Amino acid sequence: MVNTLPRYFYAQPTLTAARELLGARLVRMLDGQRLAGLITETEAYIGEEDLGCHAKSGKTKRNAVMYGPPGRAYVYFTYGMHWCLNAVTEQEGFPAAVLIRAIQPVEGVEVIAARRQGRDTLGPAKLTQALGISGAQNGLDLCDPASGLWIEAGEPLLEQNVLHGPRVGLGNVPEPWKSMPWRFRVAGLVPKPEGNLRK
DNA sequence: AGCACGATGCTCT
DNA sequence: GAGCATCGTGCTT
Repeated sequence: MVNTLPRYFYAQPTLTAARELLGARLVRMLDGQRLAGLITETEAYIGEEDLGCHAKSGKTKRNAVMYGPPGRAYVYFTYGMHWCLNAVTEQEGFPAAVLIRAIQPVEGVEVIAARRQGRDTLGPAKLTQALGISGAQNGLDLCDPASGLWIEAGEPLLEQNVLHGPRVGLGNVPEPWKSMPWRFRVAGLVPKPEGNLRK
């Protein structure tokens, strides 16, 4: 029995979904085995107005999934070699998503370690590599376990254990979008520098 | 511990 | 043709 987060979870405002996804369990069925990690870092990308969002120039072939119904996986290719996983949010027709930036492995830990050659899973392209997620998963329904990729609710996090700060990697994005505090991270769960994140 | 850099190819202008 | 929601290595401090 699989208990995926329901469609209405993803239909929430993106900032709420990004915050609430911290501590949730990202599950991937790979070669018949269940791999999973607790989500420890997310970022929100919200609409065409957000100049840090892939939808800033309107709907294209690449970002089309962001315009679709909430609860789907938006997986994009970048830097010539990396895949990044997002969960589509808000209402159909409004392009928004939560980027999953880091996980802490909790199931299939040995498989994950092998896939990562012993390296960490703290990074958007690292977790996709760890869980075998690529363009083949773009558009999959995260609310349907048959997709082999879904998210389950986790233990609620105390607000004092949530850090927030500016999004990462938006070097040429103009203000105020570049500095919007739309990055969320779990404090004290994974040892990693906290950068300019704050309470 | 931190910074600089190269890898590598798709997307949109 | 430029830029990219990154990563790993190698060199410096």
